[in-house]
Amino acid sequence: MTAPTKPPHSSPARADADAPGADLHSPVIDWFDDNARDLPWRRPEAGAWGVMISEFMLQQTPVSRVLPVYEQWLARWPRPADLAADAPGEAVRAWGRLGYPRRALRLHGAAVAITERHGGDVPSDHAQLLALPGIGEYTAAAVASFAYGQRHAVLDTNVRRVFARAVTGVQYPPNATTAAERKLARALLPDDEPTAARWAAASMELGALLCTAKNETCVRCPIAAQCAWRLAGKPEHDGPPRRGQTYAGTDRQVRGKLLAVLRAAHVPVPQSALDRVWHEPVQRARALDGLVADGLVEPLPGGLYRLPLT
DNA sequence: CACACGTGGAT
DNA sequence: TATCCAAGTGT
Repeated sequence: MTAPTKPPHSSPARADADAPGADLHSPVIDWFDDNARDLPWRRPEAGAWGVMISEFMLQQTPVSRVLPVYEQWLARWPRPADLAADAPGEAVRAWGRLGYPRRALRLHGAAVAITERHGGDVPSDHAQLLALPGIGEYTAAAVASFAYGQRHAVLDTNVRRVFARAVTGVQYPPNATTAAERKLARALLPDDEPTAARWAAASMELGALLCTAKNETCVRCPIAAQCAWRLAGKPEHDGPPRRGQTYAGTDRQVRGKLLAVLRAAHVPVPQSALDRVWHEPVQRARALDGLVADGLVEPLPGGLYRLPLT
């Protein structure tokens, strides 16, 4: 459809026609209509609980690894109250190798809170979502938008990268989310709720599928013609180096090894079994203490350990 | 605000 | 092989 001459005053049907980023909405949403992945948490039957589970699992973990675990969780704990009634250690065990197992503990805690405070229904109110353990700025907006169709700026790493390039004209967004990014995201939000929710999902999908961190696919991008970064000749990121993660030899690696033993065990494990995962006793003890302090491991009398029962 | 927090696939 | 990266949160 051809764009008619811009009317002197915006009509209700095109309420955001003059708003910032209005020229991005239609191309990105239309592209999403044709290219969105058929992910289980996007199906209507997933419900708000399914959306919430997926958002926890997708925090720093790729879709491909989340898919099978997501299906297992939803089948085993179809409602928040089902998870709340089970032991937190079972959530940690079922988390498998998704990484960052504290997310499993927090998701269990969120299920308990939902059962106690919200009658077992995932709240739709942003502030109530934000008050749940494991839910921060991004996840609260994501659940409210994806599950309940509300109008929120959903600023994840994909959206931040798309905005950095298409609007700001730089290759990468800042290390941490800035006030300027929040302001921009709000300014770019379509006025009406359903379109805003669609835009949130579409802009995120664009970052996930085409406008990726490396090897971006501008030839298929629906907004390549307007992309500030591409128009500027795609200059390389200059600023401070993007924070890299080290892993080998860290406490995180040791914690991972300890927890792997406990996930596989269905009876309490003796200290000696845990000692075998790491040779350095000081670091090993520190890692185990950390897991206990985090509530991921429950110490028992007699030098035995297990995943938390309560 | 910088850092801790898992894991595995891709380059 | 060494890095980078993947729908962040909590402190």
